[in-house]
Amino acid sequence: MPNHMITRAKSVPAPSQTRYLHEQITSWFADNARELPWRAPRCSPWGIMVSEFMLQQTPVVRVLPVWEQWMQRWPTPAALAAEPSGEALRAWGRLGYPRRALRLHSAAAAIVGRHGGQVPGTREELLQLPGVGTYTAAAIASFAFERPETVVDTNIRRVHARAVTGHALPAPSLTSAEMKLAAALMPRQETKAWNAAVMELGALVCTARSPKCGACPVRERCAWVAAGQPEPHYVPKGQAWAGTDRQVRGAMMAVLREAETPVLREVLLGTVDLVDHGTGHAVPLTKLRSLGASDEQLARSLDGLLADGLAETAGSGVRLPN
DNA sequence: CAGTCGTGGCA
DNA sequence: TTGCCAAGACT
Repeated sequence: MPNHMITRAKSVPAPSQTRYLHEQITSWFADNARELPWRAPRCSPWGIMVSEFMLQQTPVVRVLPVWEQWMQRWPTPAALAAEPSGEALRAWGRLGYPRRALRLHSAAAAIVGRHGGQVPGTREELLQLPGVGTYTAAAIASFAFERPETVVDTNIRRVHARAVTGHALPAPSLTSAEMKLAAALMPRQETKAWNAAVMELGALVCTARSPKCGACPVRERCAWVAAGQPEPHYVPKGQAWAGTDRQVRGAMMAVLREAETPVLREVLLGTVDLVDHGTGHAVPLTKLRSLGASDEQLARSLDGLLADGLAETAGSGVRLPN
């Protein structure tokens, strides 16, 4: 090949294809975007940051009510930072991965201490905050500050994998090739809308299971459809749950969130039954124990919660951090 | 880098 | 019914 010819990585689409994707997806987004409160023009950077923490591995529909209550109670980082982390854990409710609540609380304190109470606007500053990784930093910088960052989440990766690369699913972990592709696809203008649009397409149409290709704005030039929708290259690893420490920790946290006074260790370890006087339901720890959770696993799980700062000892009992 | 970390709805 | 999976971060 003559070296004066412009060469392009195989996985990067031609300019005409990129233009097509931009036009089709942004147009589709204008007509189909969900009206989410953190997308409202008046939403503060803090509100967007809170939504990003809550949306890490948790579906939108479950985040919505918790986000509303959270923002009403803590409309600024300073408001959250002024309260014990245990209050954040309680307000987090059953969103899952409660360490996110702890990190959000710590991030709020860092924002007060290092940024005068204002959410920082650059990727570099955001990355210094606890709980903020590559995705979240780019997302906040893009959605809250309209900086031209390349946002890459699981939805965007899947859309790119199918529409451009022709694969059913993206690789198990984010690769540099994917980052290069995402950067190459970024438009010069309207980067915030583009990031949100591709993410939305992945969430509503180009879904992991049973994608709605009939409703897809780029189906006419989708590499995966053109290839006959081949099966995934690999088998996604399942997320084990039954019998894991995570299940035990989750049950313990549920008890601690509901408790108004410190909970006896014996209760958390499942050796004595605790009955909720409000509902009459027995807490699940004795049940987990009868289902095979060993004394060792229960003890290890409780120690883990304490070590992670999700709980603390209080006298002869345990409670959320106060 | 592969493992760990919650929770609930849906196919 | 059971397994998959959802706007990841951290070690």
